[in-house]
Amino acid sequence: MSNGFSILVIDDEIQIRKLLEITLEANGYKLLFAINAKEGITMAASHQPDLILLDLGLPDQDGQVVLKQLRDWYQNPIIILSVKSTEEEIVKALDSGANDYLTKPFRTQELLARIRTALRGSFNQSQEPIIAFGAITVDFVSRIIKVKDEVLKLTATEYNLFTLLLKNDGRVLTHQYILKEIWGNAYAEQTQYLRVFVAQLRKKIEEDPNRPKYILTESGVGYRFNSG
Amino acid sequence: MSNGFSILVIDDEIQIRKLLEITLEANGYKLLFAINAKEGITMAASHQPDLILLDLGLPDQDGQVVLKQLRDWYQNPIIILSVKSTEEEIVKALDSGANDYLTKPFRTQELLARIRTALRGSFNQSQEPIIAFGAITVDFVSRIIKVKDEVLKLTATEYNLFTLLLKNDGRVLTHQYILKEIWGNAYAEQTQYLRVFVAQLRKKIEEDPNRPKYILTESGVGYRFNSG
DNA sequence: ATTTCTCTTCACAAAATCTTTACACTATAC
DNA sequence: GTATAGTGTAAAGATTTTGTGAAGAGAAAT
Repeated sequence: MSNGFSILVIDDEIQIRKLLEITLEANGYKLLFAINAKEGITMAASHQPDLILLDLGLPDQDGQVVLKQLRDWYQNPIIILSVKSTEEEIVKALDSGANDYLTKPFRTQELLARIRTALRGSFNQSQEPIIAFGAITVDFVSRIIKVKDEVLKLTATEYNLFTLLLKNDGRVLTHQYILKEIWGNAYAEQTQYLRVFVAQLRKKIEEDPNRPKYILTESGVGYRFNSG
Repeated sequence: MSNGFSILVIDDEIQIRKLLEITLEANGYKLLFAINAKEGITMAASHQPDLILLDLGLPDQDGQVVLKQLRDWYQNPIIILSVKSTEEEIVKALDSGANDYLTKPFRTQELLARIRTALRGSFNQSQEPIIAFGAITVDFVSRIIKVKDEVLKLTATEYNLFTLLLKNDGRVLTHQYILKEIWGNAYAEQTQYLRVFVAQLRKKIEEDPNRPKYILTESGVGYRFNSG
C-alpha cells in the first residue's frame, strides 16, 4: 500500500488537513501534519519528509518567510498551497525556492500529479539499490542476481525463495513459514518441495553445495540465510 | 545580457512566439522556434536546448504524443503551454514527463519564475537521440530502427514494445506491466498478445530468433531486454 | 471494390518448470 | 553400533508456460 514517500503538510485549516489526509494516504503516502510555522519547521527538521506541502497563510508567521527558512537547509521539494493567487506572490514563492505553486481550492488529481512530478525530479538521480555479499550481487529493481559477474538464471519460484531468505538475513525461517510464503497456505506440509528447491538454489549460488555457506540448515526447524 | 540558457518554443501561434521572443530575450535567454511537432522534435535533437516550451495544440500532431516522444530521449525540463485547462489533460501531461503546465493566457512574470524554477533543478544531461548496440541502431527522433544498415519496418505496436524494452535495458518487465503500458489497463491479462509480438520482434531483430540475444524470456515473470 | 497491412485469436508444438518418486546421506538418540 | 527421523539429490513424469504458424477480422490505402 505504501509507496515509501512521506509528506509534511503545514496548514492551519482543519478541512484542508482532513482532505489531504484522505486523498494522499489513499495514494500510499505517509503523512505528517503541522498547524503553524513553528511546528512545521520543527517537524521538517526532525522527520526529514520527502516533500512539504506549505500553506502561505499561517497564523504565526508569514509563509514566504517560512519558505525561505526551510530552504536554508531543506533540499527536498516544497509545493505551495495558497488562497493568494497574485502573480507577485507566486513569483516570490517560486524564486524563494518553492518547486510549485497551487492556488486553493486546488483539484485533487492535479495536486497528486504535481506531487509525483516534484518527487520524480528530486529522487530519480539515485542509483538502484544493490545488495552485495561474497561473490553475489542482488538487484531487486531489475530482478537480477549475479554470481561472479555472471547473471544467474533463477526460476520464478527459486527467485522468490532466495529473496525471502535474503530479506530475513540471519533469521531462522521455519519450513512451515517458508512454504506458506512461497507456495501458499495449502502447501504448509510439503517440506519435500523445500528440500528440492533449497538443493537447486545451493547448486546455483554456493561455491561448494555440500558445505553451504549462505543457506544453512537448522535441522528440525527450517533454514537460515547468512550473508556474511 | 545573455544568461547562457537556450529555450526552444514549439508553438504555431505567431502572437505567442512574438510575445515569448520579446519577454524571454529581454531576460537573457537564447530562443529557438518551431511551428509544428515535426520541426520541434528535429530542433530539439539538433540544438539540445536547456528547456522546451511546448504548446499542446499543434497543427500536425497531438501535443501529448509529442511530449512522450521527446521524453524518449530528451531529459531537460519541458513546460507545457496550453489553452486546455481540464484536470485530465494536466495530469496526463505531468505524468508523461512534463515539468510544469501553464494555461494560456499565462502571466509573463509567473512564466519566467516557473522557467527559473525548472532550470534550477535540472542538470542539462540530455542523452543522445540515437543509440546503437550490436548491429542495431535506434533513432528516437525519426523513429527509425536499423539492423545492419537496413531500415527495419516495425508496426506502431512493435515500435512501442521495442522502445519500452529498450528504455528498461537490463530490467525484467512483468507481462502485466508491459501489457498495461502498451495496450492499456484493460489488457493486463492478455499475455498471448505479448507472446505473438515478442515472437515477431525477435524474428525482425534477432540474428537467431530461436536463441534470442536481446529479448530474453523470464519464464513465469516477463521479459528482459539485454543490449550488451 | 479490392488490396494491403495490422491486430486478434486459435491450435498445437516446444520448452521450461514444477511435482513426485526413489533412494542415499547425516545427525542424533538410545 | 543401530535405529530413526530428518535431510539432500538425481531423475522421471506431469503440468504450466512459452513460441509459432496461420486463419479471420478490421482498418487503411489504392
